Amino acid sequence: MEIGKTYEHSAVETRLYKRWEDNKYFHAVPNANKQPYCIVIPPPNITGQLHMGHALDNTLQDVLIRYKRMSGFETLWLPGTDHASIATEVKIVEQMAKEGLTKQDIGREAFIERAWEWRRLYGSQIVKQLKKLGSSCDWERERFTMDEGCNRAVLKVFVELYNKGLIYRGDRIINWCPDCKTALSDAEVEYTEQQSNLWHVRYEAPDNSYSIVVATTRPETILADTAVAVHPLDERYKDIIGKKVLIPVVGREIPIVADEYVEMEFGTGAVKITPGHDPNDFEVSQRTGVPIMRVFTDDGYINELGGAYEGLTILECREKFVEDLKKAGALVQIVPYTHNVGACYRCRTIIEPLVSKQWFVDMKPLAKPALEAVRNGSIRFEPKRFEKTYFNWMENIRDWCISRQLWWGHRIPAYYCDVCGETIVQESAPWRCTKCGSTKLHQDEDVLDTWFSSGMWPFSTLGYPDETPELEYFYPTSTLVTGYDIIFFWVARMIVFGLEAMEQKPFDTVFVHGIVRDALGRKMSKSLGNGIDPLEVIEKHGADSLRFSLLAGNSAGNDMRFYWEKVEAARNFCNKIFNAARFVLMNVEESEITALDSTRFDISDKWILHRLNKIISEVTDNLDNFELGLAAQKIYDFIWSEFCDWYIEITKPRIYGNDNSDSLHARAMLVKVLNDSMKLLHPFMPFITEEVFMHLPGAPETIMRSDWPESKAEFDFSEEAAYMEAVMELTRAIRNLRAEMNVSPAKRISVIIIPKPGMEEVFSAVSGYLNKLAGLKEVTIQTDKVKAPKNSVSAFCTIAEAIIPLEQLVDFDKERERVSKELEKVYAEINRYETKLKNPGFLAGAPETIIEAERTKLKVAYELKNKLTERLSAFENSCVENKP
RNA sequence: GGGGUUAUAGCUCAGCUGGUCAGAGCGCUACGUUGACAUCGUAGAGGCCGUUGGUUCGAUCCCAACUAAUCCCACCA
Repeated sequence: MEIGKTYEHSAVETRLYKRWEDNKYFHAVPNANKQPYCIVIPPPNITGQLHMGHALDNTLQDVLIRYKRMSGFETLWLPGTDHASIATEVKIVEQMAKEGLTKQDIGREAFIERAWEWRRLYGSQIVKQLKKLGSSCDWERERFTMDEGCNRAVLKVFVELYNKGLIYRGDRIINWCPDCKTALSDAEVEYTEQQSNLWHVRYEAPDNSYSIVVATTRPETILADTAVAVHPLDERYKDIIGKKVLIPVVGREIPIVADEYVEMEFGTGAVKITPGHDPNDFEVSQRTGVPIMRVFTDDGYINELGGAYEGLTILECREKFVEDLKKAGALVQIVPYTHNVGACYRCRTIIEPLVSKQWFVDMKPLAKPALEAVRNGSIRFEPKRFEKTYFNWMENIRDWCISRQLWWGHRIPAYYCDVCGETIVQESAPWRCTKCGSTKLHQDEDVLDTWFSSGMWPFSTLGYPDETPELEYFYPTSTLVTGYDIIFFWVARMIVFGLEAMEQKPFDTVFVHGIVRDALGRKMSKSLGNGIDPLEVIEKHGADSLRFSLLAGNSAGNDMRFYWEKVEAARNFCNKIFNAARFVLMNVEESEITALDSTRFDISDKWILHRLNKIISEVTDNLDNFELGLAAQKIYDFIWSEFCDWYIEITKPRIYGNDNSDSLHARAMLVKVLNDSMKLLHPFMPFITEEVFMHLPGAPETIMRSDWPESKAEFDFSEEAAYMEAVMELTRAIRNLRAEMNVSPAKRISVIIIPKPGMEEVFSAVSGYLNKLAGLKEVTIQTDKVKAPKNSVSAFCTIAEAIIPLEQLVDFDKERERVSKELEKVYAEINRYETKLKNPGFLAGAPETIIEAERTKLKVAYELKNKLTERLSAFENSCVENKP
């Protein structure tokens, strides 16, 4: 790793990942001596290419996994992929279309064979890409939602729910995608606003004695009207409830019914009822018993019940029918109107609400325990606010349509007798009809919603329905990491199924993250072409950099923007680490390094150990609280600012100095701090930390199975650390002075330091490296109370004053200005502290520690004020003296 | 209609349980090849922490209202 001045990520990442895999470091087995920690991956679709969403999601998981693994848990990250029924089928159909083929051309069996072939070809692609990211999944346990085990789980749960009466088949209104030609669940419909019209249409009484005007956004559905509804309390229509009207143009007679669903204030207060093509109207029909009529075919045409309009598309029908309404004089007015239109979440085709025979899950009884589990804290969401989203959805849940008119998926285990029509639901195909004994049976053609199987992922992957040791040990899993956009699709269903099938929650915590947007804040999408390929980022700057850029400076649950600059900053950090490591390693011989000798700790050692201690405990806390962004930021700051900018610089004179044993000690210190830093950073940047770690003396074979650092009481040096901070403050003040006075950085200057009583030792200990840090030629420590020479300037910190003889400097006026400015600031501070301390409320209400802290601050400020005043007056005098 | 989120330096964003929290990165200014690093170093400029009230001895951080962005759910035909 000593080659070159910059870190070369690609070779390192490839080499290390292979080594990790070869050594099975990611593999987990039930271990009674350890506590389990388990995450099941949100299985990416086999159609998928790794995108930024995956990169974020999996980075978060890997951070948690690596942290827990180092913290002594038996840690399993269980990977796998999703068959993605509809998404995959759409892709394959597209692919076939290019060859001029349709599903029907090749038939069900060949199609499914083709889908498996697709899975063989592309399913592994996403896995390879996850590896590039550094994901430490247990690849030996990789699963697929349609593998044999998952299929058994699906069948078992389906049959159980059916037997409990929680799954049923029936004619209900569902969302129909005319393009995919399948039913969809409510969650799979996305609504967008659309400009349209509200057509007001008059329905006449058979004898023309009365009429009623209704408004509709879908005049073509008038063909399927089976009633007109008004509010039962509506005075305007009271007398005609129960009477008939004629559908204009069509001439069919329909009743006027009363239902509270109708809003009296909206439109004319009368609604046409089309139960076959509108969810609300369907419900009205359930309550009032008006018949259901359907005039659209599955692929979006008007069917034989549409009379003259049969064969037209829905849109054509609308145009023609509106024309005909006009001609018939039934069209009262057309009002422009915007409303929401639902579209298929896969193909964007406008969905049609249709009445159709489908399979449903009765969700209400299942939602109850699922709600309770979150309410009583058994499962918690992080951040907590997403619990509201979950409650809101679960509380208003409707039955879940789970059958899909597709071929790729888990086929519904329902068999129908061709002779007596009996329905048999069981896991394996029956030999004969349980009712009439006939052997003429056929299986339901439909497959299940893809989310039905992914809902079982936390236990189907661990062995369910078998009682495996893995299931016993790792279930319930620990954390579930996912984007807020699939809480409904996936998280809610997993909770439901887990509680139902396992009688135990599927996980403790749902860790929710936002989505990665482009630099302008837009969603990354194919159609916009604004997507950034994570693999390209990895190629350019390395997986560590990508990961870090996705973590640092972000808070849980919030969206984030992708910036190349952020990745570059992370890459620079890698380079910084690489170079710091290079420095340490070029000064360290394996044989020389011994255990740390605490009797040799000097003030800087104590400071860095104290800081390291603090960072360890803070980062550990942050990780336990899912504050990954904060944790990353803290390690970054520690390594870059405290370790590199200060501590390494401080050790240089010691390493190259004459005191051999101190030199050795300093080197051991560098190794210690670097070692712990790498461990802390490892979950975030697995590759570079491993690379550095492996080269450090005495390192075990891999960082990922080493122990997570612990903060130790013996390294708690708060007093010394504070002194060191003061020394650093003084250093900065001197540097500042030099810059303000335009002293060339090359010019070394002499300084007299006057420590406060009792602080002498601190400075004698520190003088060895103060020279280097502040660019000094000579440091004289004056223990006596001396008066500063007239021709000099001063820098201050809380425990000392540094005097720089003025001859060495150039600008007199500048210094006077500087000191006055400083003085002003101090006066302002004093003022603030005093008013606070004079406030009786503050003295009475604030805790003693806070008050004491304020008093100290006031005292320090006063001291500084005195010194500054003194300097200023001395300076004024000298200026007077210098004047001709 | 219901609910959520966001509003902090020029830009993008951190800021955990109210009392140095006013921060980071990038950008900007000045200087710099000091025996790891110019993918760098040193120093610096930049913010009534959206508005208005309230709670408190004290609020960027809690509460309310408002304004502006944005998202989710519902779907009055």
